[in-house]
Order: sequence, then structure tokens, then C-alpha cells
Amino acid sequence: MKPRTYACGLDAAVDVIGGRWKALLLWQLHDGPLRTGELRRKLPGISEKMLIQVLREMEADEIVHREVFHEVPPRVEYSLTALGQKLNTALLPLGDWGEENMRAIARRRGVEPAPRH
Amino acid sequence: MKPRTYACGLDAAVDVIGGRWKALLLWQLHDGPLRTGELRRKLPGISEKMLIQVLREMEADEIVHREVFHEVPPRVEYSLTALGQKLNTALLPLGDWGEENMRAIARRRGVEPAPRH
DNA sequence: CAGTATCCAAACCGATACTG
DNA sequence: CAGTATCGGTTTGGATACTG
Repeated sequence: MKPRTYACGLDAAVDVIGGRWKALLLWQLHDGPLRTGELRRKLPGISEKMLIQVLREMEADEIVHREVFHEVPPRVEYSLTALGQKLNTALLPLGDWGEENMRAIARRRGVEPAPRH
Repeated sequence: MKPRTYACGLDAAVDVIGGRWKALLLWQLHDGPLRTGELRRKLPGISEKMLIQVLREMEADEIVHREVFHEVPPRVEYSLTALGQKLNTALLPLGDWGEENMRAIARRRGVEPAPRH
């Protein structure tokens, strides 16, 4: 339990998209629904546990919708809710800022930027 | 050291503003330079250690400028760099999104929103 | 294929006491 | 006033093995 308060909207928003994976997942879902396995392949390095855990949190935050198809083998699709789409839109300028400055950020932090997108 | 790569600009950006305090600090510096003590008072709950530590990280990321005035008693002012100002601008839509949805976010997470701003 | 259960390591954050 | 040092708790993230 973390008894805190939100000082402003930005504070709350960062609490929602913070962490290692959420922004990435949001980004991947931008173009439409994806199955669990597709998401896992698009996020190289994520563990089984984190993928599910983070998706559940985003579902609880109502930015991601989870749909189960009762087939064999089982199929589950994740997509953005209307709220999630708005969030994604609100993140575009931040993504642009990061894109422009990624090399410098990566250099200062000893991280290799990836050339994708 | 955390040997990872950035999958996209958003990934890098979240790495820069993530965590409990950075977005808040950025926000406070929006209107001009502030002294250490002023910042501490504007961020109720932050510890001495976190305030300095986070400011140093932001300085290393070149989004905050630190200026020392050699007086007695000592005076230090923090302000946004040009890069920090751009980042702040890029965060505006995200802040708006958070503002609009703060109540719902807070409710779902058992957090009290603060009425300021 | 999708998801769960454990166990463990690292990062994050904060309280406190202290220095120039 | 601004900053450092230390310590420890909580949270987060991840490897692995397993279930329906």
C-alpha cells in the first residue's frame, strides 16, 4: 500500500504509464488488437509474468480491453479502450521528444538506442 | 548499470521522466528558477535525499540547470534548460489527460486526488 | 496458447543523523 | 541553507517451472 496523493494531472498520468513496459505496450496496441503471443514477440525481453501482470494493471486502469475467445487452442486479444487511445494520443509529443533526443539520452545513460520505427 | 535498449522514443522519454518525483519537479520549475528550499516546500513529502538525488539525475540528463551562488548562507538555484522546457511542453497533453481522468485513476487505485492547480 | 506460482535480485524510496 | 552518508523497508522486475 502506498498512501499518497496526486499533486496534479501529470502526477497521476505518470503513475499510470510509468514503469518499464506500459508505454511500450500502449504503443504496440496503437494499430489494433493483438494476441498475447504477438505482444510477447513485439516486446523482446519481457517475461511471461510481467506481460500478463502489466496487461492486468492496464485493464484495471481501463486503458486496455481484454477479450477472450473460447476456442481451442485458447485465444485472447488485447486492444485499446477509448481512454487508452486518448492516452496514446496525449503521449505523441512525448514520443517525439524522445525520438529527437534518444541518442543523447542513451549515450548519457550507457544504453543502446534501437533503430526501429 | 541496466543493459537495455530503447525500442522507441517514448521508451527513452519515460526512462527520463519516470519515477515518483521527476515530472513534479519539472512542473514546478515551469515558471522560473527555484531555490532548493523552495522546491522542497513545493513538494511536500519528498525527502532531502530524493530531492537532491533526482535533481542530480535531471541535471545529468541536461533538462535541469544548477547554478551555485557563492554567498553566505549558500544559495543554489535550479532552472529548466532549453531541452527541459521542450520536455515540459511535450508533457502538457499528458498532464491534461491526467487532469481529466485523475478522479477515476485515483479511485481505482485508492489514492486521494489533490485539488490544487 | 494463455496464464499461474514461486522464488529471488535489484531498484526505488524514505528516515535519520551529520557536514561545510 | 545546501548537501552527504548510511541504513533498511517496500516495490518492481525477472527466471523458471508448471497448469488448463
